[in-house]
Amino acid sequence: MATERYNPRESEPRWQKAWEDARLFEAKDDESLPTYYVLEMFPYPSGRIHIGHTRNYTMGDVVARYKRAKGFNVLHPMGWDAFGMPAENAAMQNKVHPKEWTYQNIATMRAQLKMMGLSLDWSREFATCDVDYYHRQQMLFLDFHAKDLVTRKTSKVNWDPVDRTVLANEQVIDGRGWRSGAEVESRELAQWFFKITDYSEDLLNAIDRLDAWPDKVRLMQRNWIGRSEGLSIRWPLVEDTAPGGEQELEVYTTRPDTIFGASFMAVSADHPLAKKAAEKNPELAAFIEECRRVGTSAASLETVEKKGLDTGIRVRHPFDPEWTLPVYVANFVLMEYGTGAIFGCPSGDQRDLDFANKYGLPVTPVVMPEGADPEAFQITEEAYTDDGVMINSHFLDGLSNDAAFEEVAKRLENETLGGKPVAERKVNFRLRDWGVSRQRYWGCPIPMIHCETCGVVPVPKEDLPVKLPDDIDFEQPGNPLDRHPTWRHVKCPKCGGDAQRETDTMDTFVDSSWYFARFTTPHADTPTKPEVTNRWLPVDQYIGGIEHAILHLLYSRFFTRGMRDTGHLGLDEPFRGLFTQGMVVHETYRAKDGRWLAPSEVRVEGSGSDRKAVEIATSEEVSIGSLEKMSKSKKNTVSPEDIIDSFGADTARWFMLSDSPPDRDVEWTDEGAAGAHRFVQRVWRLVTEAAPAIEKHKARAARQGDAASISKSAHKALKIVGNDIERLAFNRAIARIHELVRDLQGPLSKLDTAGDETRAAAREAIEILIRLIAPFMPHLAEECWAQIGGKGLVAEAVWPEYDPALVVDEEIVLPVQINGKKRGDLTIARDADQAAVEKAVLELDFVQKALNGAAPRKVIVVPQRIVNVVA
RNA sequence: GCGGACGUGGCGGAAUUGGUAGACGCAAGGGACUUAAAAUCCCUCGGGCUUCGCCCGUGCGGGUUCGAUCCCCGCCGUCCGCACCA
Repeated sequence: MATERYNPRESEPRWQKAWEDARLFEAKDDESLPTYYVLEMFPYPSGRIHIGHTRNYTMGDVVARYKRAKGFNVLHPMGWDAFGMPAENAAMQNKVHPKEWTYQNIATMRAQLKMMGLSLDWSREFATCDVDYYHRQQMLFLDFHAKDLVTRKTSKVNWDPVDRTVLANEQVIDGRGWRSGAEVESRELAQWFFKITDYSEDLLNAIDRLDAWPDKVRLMQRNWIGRSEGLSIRWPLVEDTAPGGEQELEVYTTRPDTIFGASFMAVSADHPLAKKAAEKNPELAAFIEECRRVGTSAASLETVEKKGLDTGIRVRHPFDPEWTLPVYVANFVLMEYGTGAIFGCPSGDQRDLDFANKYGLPVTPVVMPEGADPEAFQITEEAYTDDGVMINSHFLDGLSNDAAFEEVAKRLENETLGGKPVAERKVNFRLRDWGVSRQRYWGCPIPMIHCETCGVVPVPKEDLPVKLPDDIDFEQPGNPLDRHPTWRHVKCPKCGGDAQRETDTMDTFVDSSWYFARFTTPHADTPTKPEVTNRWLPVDQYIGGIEHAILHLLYSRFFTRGMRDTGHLGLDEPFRGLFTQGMVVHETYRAKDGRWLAPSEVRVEGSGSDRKAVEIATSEEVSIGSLEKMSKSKKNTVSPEDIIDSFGADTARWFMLSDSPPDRDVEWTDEGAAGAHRFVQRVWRLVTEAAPAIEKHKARAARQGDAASISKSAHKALKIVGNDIERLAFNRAIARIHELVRDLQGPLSKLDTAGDETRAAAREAIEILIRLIAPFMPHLAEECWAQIGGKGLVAEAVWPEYDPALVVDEEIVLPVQINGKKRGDLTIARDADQAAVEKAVLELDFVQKALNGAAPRKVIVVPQRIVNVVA
């Protein structure tokens, strides 16, 4: 019988419409069902859906469809991270309004996503640039402000001279703006900050409880927060060397144990003491100026020479007033960390040692490895930074460095200088407050007003939203809101006098820091409704790229705490499970003249070492380059539409999840896609050819005879595939489905002559197979389901339960080893006890031959696993 | 520099965290069907040898163990994160 090939182009839109008409994927209000919230990081509407997006969303969709089948009330929403620079760049380049550009892109991309057959709840869709959304974000901002989680401070900021905006530290990569790639300058500006550092300790400690997050991400967050325990020590200045009014220098150290190894002090060029000393010292002033320039414009700091200049100021050692040390200004000391000043212990820190050697400062070893000879132990070129025993340190000698830390802390805490303790234990964090001010148009306006008499006044909530004006011009660089003729001029809400709006807008990371909460109540007048929001949150499974391991996730964790403390929701952590998926990569092709070529422009011939690529247009050979993330610049892209056009969405979904583990990159190859399509057709053929023989039969598992092997294959696959999906091991699930299809192929081809029992078992097996492929290839599953006369839609069918009796065999095959090497098998009843197994093994021919009449030294039986005979 | 991950056939990768190494897929080779092609189906596919069997083999060198891809020690290599953090 000739079967028609499965035609995805005809089939897929039909099923998409059927699902939509039945509104199957809208999360239900039903409170009796257990909830499951699966979310993929929402896309920026750049113009087109990228193949990488589709892999990400397919993973989420497999989980969503599986969980729905398992009886959960699933929330699987989609939206748009729609504010940001590209819209403004497009406005400047193409004279199109950012709003228009953005919403057009959204329309295009929504249509592309719908072709993928994703089970999304589109009724909850929003874009962060919707007034409706940023209105609520402004409410949150005001609440955070009232709760003292927002502050305005003047600070040194990273200024991107090309984009003309301020960047967060996290947005500066190797000294360059993350978007523009321009070298970042340093400027002093008044900025709005979220006080994320209020939660430093909690954000750090809670990482321990995020056990469904990848270890890698947890570690990255820990390092980013960067907690260190140390001592803040105040060193008195030698009176006649100190600039007017200055009396002490406070330094932070994590190594107070090395205090007797101190040989100099170093302060940042921005340190007040340095500034003061420079007033009467032109050489120092020049040096400080030089440090600033280097500190802000150097692309790679590692190439910068460590430099310092003696200020002439001297400090007294806390344990010996007669001992004075010089104070340097050094270009490697950061004002932003600790107190902006350090004491240098050359023997215990490589950088300090280099500095001491350069400026001829003393080097006294104070920690040596245990067992070394204190008389002979010397430090010349290499510092000793490990743990060890104290030497040359007076009362600390002989102690471990940990004990010495404690001893120094204890003594200095109890001594006073100017009525205050000399030292204080202090925990320091690397984490900085989150500067959110951006001098851009296309972002959420910060709802604040500057009044000359009242200062900074929040916009009253009833006056929200502060809407972006539509009539703007992009003729000049900088912030169009600043130049708008009327928008910024308002009356002060407090005194009624003339006042000015804040023209900064918020960092777009703010938008994405709470969207997952908004999806729970997308149409509410308030940002959330705690009674609803708390039912859905935390997100059970969040899926996205590793590039967001720090920023987005940390900000979202902060926002969740902020929203908790302002009464918008009742939990600490937004994402219970996190999964970071790999990218879709493709070979790159480059012509001799350096042009990148798209895969569609080349023809690849041969295989192995003979493999070569030829440019179709010119017939010239081109070089085949490394696998790279698909990008416009290297032209190694494959468009989702082209794939859907030639193979259908199911094939694309199936291929992207097979082979490579989901957290690793997958290489897109035409052969691989064709292979996936072959499998689609194979399933279709298997089902349609068996359909007539099983049409009139009711599904029923068989336990005896040949038919039982069909049922066993199906139930074993059912069990394993379910487990694999739970663990997001999609590649393994797919391998198991391949095996099931292979196992069913033989028996199902002989159904014409089979009895009722076999046909019933075959029907059950096919129903199971269709259910197993449904999360991955939902359209094909529906088409197959219809083919065997299934009721309703697979998308609303319940995931079947496997029968435990069918997934175990009565007889098992145990590998038998002799001295650890496999020499054969033993087939024995599953419930045979250890003694029976041992007896049977010793009777095996090859075992007797190996033993040669002697008794074995030992027989190790690992139940259900293996037997090892030690001869 | 600091921190982390990884290293398995021609390729992507399996191996229930100490129990048959190479599942499944891709590529390749051979065969069947066909006038032919496509499609489909079957077989082979880590290396070596004296090939019904044996030896070697999970980056390299050691170790622990009845047994090691998995644990320990020491190297080599690749990738990622942070990076003047006191």
